[in-house]
Amino acid sequence: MNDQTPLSSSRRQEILDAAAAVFAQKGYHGTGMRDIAERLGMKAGSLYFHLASKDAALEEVCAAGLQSVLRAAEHAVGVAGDLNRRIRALVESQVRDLKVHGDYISVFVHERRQLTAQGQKRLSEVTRKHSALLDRIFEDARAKGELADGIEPRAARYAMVGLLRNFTQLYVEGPIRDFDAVAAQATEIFLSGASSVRG
Amino acid sequence: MNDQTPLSSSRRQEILDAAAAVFAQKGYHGTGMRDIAERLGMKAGSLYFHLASKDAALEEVCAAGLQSVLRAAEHAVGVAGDLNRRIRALVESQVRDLKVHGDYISVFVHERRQLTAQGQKRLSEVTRKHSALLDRIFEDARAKGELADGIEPRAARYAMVGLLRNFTQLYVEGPIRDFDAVAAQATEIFLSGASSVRG
DNA sequence: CTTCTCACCTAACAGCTGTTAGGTTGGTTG
DNA sequence: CAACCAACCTAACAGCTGTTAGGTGAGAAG
Repeated sequence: MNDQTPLSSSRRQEILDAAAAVFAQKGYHGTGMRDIAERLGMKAGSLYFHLASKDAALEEVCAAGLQSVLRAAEHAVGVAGDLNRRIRALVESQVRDLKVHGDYISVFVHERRQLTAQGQKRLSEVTRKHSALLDRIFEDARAKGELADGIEPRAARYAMVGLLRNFTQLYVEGPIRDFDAVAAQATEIFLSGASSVRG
Repeated sequence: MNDQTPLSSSRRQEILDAAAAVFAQKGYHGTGMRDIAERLGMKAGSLYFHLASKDAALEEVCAAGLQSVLRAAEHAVGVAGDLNRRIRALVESQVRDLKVHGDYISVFVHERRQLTAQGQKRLSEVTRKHSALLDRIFEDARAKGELADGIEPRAARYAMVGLLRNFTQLYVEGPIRDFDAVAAQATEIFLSGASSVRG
């Protein structure tokens, strides 16, 4: 048996990095422990010196990805200014993190359903926190009249989460021409719309 | 050996329906042939009277999902009117299909990466067609001055695809309160923006 | 009644899966 | 020197995987 977080074993971090990379590329069930080990020049059995199980590895990778997403949202609510500024800060922060912890975020987004019920439950507290932060942004905006007519905060949140998920997808599907420009324009579409025709 | 498309064997359709349902719920690699068979009251080996392989089943389910997505886009470009009307038609058509062929579309969206390289190649012609249709919508709009300033058709297409993918995600993650209202508001956000503050 | 075909089943295959118990290093400490 | 420890390896396990060969029964065709 080993601790869930042996507190800054750097080897352990390397292993989680490798797990995140392979999970992101081949999916959780498509990945074998031997795939993860091979990427580290190890044998599969040796992983269990650092990890309790394959499932625990997925949960830890997901938790790290979720933390990254949460930090971006926390940063955004801390930004002073109107809705536009806050949303741009949110996207910018998230996109920056995507380039550093992309595999973790991608695994959290795409593979979290493969967790056991208990694993999902353990993450759900943090996801609720994340939802609450986004809701606060849009409810603040509505209170100040910055939210477009007919848009409920909850619907705006769903659209925003979808936008961020879309960035994650574009990131993992392989490099796209001018990723930053596409991301910026998608953000402007979210804020101001793709149509110049009113109604 | 069996044909790739024995032309309207209804039993075969039932089997593909079952495969799509289980693939959508548990993922391709998370699904066993025995899972699919069990849902039909059959044994795993019997599936091979109708299917060439598990992989072929995935490809066929993906192809059907893609066809549904393509039809929605074809319908949208056939609609007369400005960008707003065409986009609303696209979303409405896609959401309607989602409720009928949701599993197929979900599998196409989420599991197509698990196909072999040849399988993906076989689908790519249709996906290019789909991209071209969406591009045409946004390029038409730009030519008529209906596309917002600073938005390239390609970026608009990525955002649109992301929006549709988001609907798929919301659909499979389990019923959401007021799905139709959320979808409608997300569409209005895409067209007119979530912010009432200009700039 | 015989023959044929469709749709299914049984039983098994080789290979892969996550996981474990116990052994082997190389470096540090007493 | 001896003892110890972290970090790995080897070999194997029980169970599951997709897939196949050959058998079975029902119903249609002649």
